[in-house]
Amino acid sequence: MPELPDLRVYSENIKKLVFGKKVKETIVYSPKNIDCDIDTIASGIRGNAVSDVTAEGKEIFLMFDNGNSVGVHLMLNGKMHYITSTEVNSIQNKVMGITFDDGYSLLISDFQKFCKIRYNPDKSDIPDVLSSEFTLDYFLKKAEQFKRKKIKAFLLDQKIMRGIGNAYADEILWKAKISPKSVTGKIPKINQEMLYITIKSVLLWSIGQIKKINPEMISGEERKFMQVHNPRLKFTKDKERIHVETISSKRTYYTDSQVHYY
Amino acid sequence: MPELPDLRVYSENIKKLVFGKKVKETIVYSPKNIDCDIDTIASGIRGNAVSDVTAEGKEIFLMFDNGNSVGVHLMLNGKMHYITSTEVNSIQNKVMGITFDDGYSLLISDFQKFCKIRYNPDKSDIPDVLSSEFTLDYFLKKAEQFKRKKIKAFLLDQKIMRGIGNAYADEILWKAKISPKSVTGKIPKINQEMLYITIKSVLLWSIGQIKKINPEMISGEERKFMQVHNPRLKFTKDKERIHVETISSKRTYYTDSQVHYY
DNA sequence: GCCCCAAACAACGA
DNA sequence: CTCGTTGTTTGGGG
Repeated sequence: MPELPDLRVYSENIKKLVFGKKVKETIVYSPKNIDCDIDTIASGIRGNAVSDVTAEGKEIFLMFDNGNSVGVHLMLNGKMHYITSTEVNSIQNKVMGITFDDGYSLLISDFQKFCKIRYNPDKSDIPDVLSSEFTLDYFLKKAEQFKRKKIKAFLLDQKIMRGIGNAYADEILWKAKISPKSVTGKIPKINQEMLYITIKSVLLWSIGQIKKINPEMISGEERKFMQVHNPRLKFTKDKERIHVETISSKRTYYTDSQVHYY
Repeated sequence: MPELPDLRVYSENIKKLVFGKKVKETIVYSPKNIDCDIDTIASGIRGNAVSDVTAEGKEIFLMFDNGNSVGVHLMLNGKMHYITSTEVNSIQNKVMGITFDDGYSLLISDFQKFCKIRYNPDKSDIPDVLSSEFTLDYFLKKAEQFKRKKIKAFLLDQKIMRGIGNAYADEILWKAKISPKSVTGKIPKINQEMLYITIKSVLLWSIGQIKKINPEMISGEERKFMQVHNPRLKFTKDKERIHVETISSKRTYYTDSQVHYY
């Protein structure tokens, strides 16, 4: 549910909450959501202080000062909580909790148990769309390589670039005036370049919006400001009718102002 | 171009022409169309008499009395010729020629060079649709296994059953009153059984038609008698309009009397 | 009209 | 709204 901009805000806020604090205890409630033994992760971070909290792609990373790290992918319905130990008891569907030396816990819950926690995950070599490795060159090269893919599927493919989810794909393509059904290779280079810029600008602008609306958020999602991928809207601010359709197997919102290249 | 019924007639006719004759010489003009060394095949059959000529799936097989065999798949445009050695010179795009002790040659030509010749090919374990291994049981079991495939794609899949090509798939489905777009698993069992019978009957009937029209044929194709897959027809004999459309990536002829199960 | 491969797509489950 | 797996379809090339 949360997408890249939400996750960026989460990570900044969580960092403010737990930076420098030492891990007292780690409890794993749902071992199948973790890619290692309960003991491995628990003893691997116990007694160590949080040295950083970051977001990359659709994952949140907790770094510890002994060099170990934990990656959290919330999938569709995972949630993070920062709460006291008494509050922990009232949370349903717990997956894992890390309690710090001040008694507070960072808890992950997921009613579907789809979320994924990775201990000391390998660094991915696929660029996060807001990272400096995600260059225009890289984008154009991949657009050439996957020229027959529909542009929406292209943006969503986490093996090509990491971070864009279904909702922001629609926002980006609407802003770039490109139809989600367009065939990647048929989009003129100038519009591909525009699209590249639009990816970064839409996401950065959205991070700003979220911080304004919900500065403390570490859970849920904030989408009031979305301009097309928004079930509450029938028209854009320019009075264009918003269409809803399944494209590339995903619920897609778009307007007729978006050019269909094919 | 030729499909199973044509190939059956070819093989019978070729058998009449070459049975018992000894191979004098084999010339390979296009080595890339053969799955072994020129020498292997040439020396493997030299001096040996033809003991049988058969057709199975879309391939023709020449058997020799030392146990060796040659399989010929004509693909789209391969042709067979039975001619004198002086006539051989005038044939274009030769692939391979076998000259017998009476001076006649069985020649294979192909202007696209797509045809495939296999020396001592492994026996396939996928049943030819006219063989006794192609039982109703087998057909129904495969229909269950591939229940999501479109029925036309199912009939054409040479990994499931061997022999049906694009034209006869249309004839069979029309006769069985099943739309080519139908999803295999959605076709009621009774109609699946009907279809199984129809496969055999349409092909056997067509073999009879071809023999009547062109009793000597060892090349080309005979399709005058086709009732739907026939570009010369706009209507079937029952005055039903014939539609043409690409289905399962193939040019498909069908009518509205064919029920669409989905 | 043929077959193969690779890529894209759809359905399902976790 | 997410990802991985599996099976099916599609498109290009020989």
